[in-house]
Amino acid sequence: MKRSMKLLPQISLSILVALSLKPRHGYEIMKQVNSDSLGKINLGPGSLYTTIDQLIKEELIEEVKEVIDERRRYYKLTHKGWERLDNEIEYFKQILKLTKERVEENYGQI
Amino acid sequence: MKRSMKLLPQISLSILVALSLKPRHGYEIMKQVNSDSLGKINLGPGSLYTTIDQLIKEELIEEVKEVIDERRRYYKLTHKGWERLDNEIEYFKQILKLTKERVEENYGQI
DNA sequence: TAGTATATATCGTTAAACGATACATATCAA
DNA sequence: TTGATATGTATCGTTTAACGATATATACTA
Repeated sequence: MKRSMKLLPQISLSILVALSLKPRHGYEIMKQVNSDSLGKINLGPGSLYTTIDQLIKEELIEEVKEVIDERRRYYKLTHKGWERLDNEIEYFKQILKLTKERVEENYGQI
Repeated sequence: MKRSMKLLPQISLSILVALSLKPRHGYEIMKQVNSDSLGKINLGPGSLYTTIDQLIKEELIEEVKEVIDERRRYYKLTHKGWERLDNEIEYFKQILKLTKERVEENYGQI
């Protein structure tokens, strides 16, 4: 995984996070993202299904072959997806490292 | 700061991070973002100046009044900007909390 | 003096994100 | 039993974000 890889869009990342605990179907992803993000992302079907299609195209997630429920389509991370999520998390750590002290120092004193 | 506030776009967030250490002018922000992001964001003038304008409109950053250099325009975080950055960092912490163990568990074993 | 770095700015296009709508089934309470 | 709410997938159209290219000008340096 090259370090210079472009950042995933926020919705894509949030879906990878939601699938990192366990395979989920679309509607479950939607609810999970909304709670995982502390309410900061309001994922509706419009973004959900178009982003799922993109992630499948990029081979970061795949549909679970075994049919668990007729009405539901389950998705899980691919190896490439785990790799990408790991890489993305590096960026999150970097931002926290850069801002942690500064925000504590400055916030509220201006 | 309400917790349900929408996520900042990635470029906007990266500019707030770059300005969290000290006031910077446009070109300096551009270079700083590119290194802060571990090369994941390649911020060019197209995104830079349109996003700076947006952030000023939203009152998250402001131009430094004192002229430091004729050719350069310096920007700094407003109180609202610090507040917003702090709020955004909460989301980053949340994502790390959610994924930390699972990525370590799963990555490489699939 | 030609090339690279600094510095700001805009244009046009692609890509991301969102809201609305649609449709169907299931559950649950009045 | 019917109306409301939740579940589930899907698409359309629009807005916003992001990007690449280009422009212009000065400064530095090989």
